[in-house]
Amino acid sequence: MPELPEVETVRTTLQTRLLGRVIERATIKRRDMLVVPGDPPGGFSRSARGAAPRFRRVRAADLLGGDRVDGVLRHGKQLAIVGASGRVLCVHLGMSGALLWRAPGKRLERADHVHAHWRLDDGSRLVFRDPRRFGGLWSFPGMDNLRLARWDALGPDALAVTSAQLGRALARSRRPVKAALLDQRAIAGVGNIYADEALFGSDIDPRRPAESLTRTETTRLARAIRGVLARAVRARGSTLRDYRDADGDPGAFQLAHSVYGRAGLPCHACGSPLASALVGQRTSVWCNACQA
DNA sequence: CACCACCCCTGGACGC
DNA sequence: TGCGTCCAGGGGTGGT
Repeated sequence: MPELPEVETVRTTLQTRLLGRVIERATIKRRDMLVVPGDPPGGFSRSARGAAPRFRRVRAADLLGGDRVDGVLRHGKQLAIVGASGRVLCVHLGMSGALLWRAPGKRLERADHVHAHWRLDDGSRLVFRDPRRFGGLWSFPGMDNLRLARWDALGPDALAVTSAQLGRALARSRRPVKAALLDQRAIAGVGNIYADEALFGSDIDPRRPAESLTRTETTRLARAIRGVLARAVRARGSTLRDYRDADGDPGAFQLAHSVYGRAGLPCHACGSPLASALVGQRTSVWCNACQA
């Protein structure tokens, strides 16, 4: 379940491995995991019934073949591998996706569910693996196109969200504040784990209508979001089951979770058993005594 | 527009 | 052991 801290850890590990490397060969194995310019609008539609969509043929350049890696960017939970040509490949890991880098000659632990792979000029390899296929790849001729098509629709990056930005994201919305935090158009990068952790850290009940938060509470919540995400980045993310960074290493922040996955267990702050219920269609855990 | 139910997909946990 | 069932989750879509 890669959220912002996990994706940021993948970004930094990828950056050290890929920066300046030339991609000698790029291979797509599952065409419906990639969207290239010229594909049907919106790309592959998983719920599409009837006639199969007609995909444009994939060229090596669509997957950065022949390009030199100039940098790896992130907004919210999405990555962009930027080529020296200007072309970018946007990567979304979904919930089980991984971008794994392998040193020359080293084999992948598991080679099933590999949807794309790349060979670099130092003999190393990059692999996109995603068993549940909730992730995907999007190719764009330039960063401007990526922004226009995808990133402009996202809210401000949660790692640096200000209280003013969060206030705007929560204003005039009666849905539960937890649901608003999960909405990537409102704020980008927060998922189920860090939403629960940030709400606990700011003593706010996840069921509260977003618009009911006072200015003080919004400030407290913004600080809690930045704080928990920064600490999670320092711990290299949370590994519950699948998540690994580009080097294949797990994170350690799951050891520091206050509420996520602890339903019924005593609150670390007051000792009363943590409550759990569906909020915004997601399992949520919170402390009824601490969070108002 | 805001909100919500539902769907996509696989593997792990659990019950029998 | 092996089978069935349920659940996890980010995000897109289509209905209200």
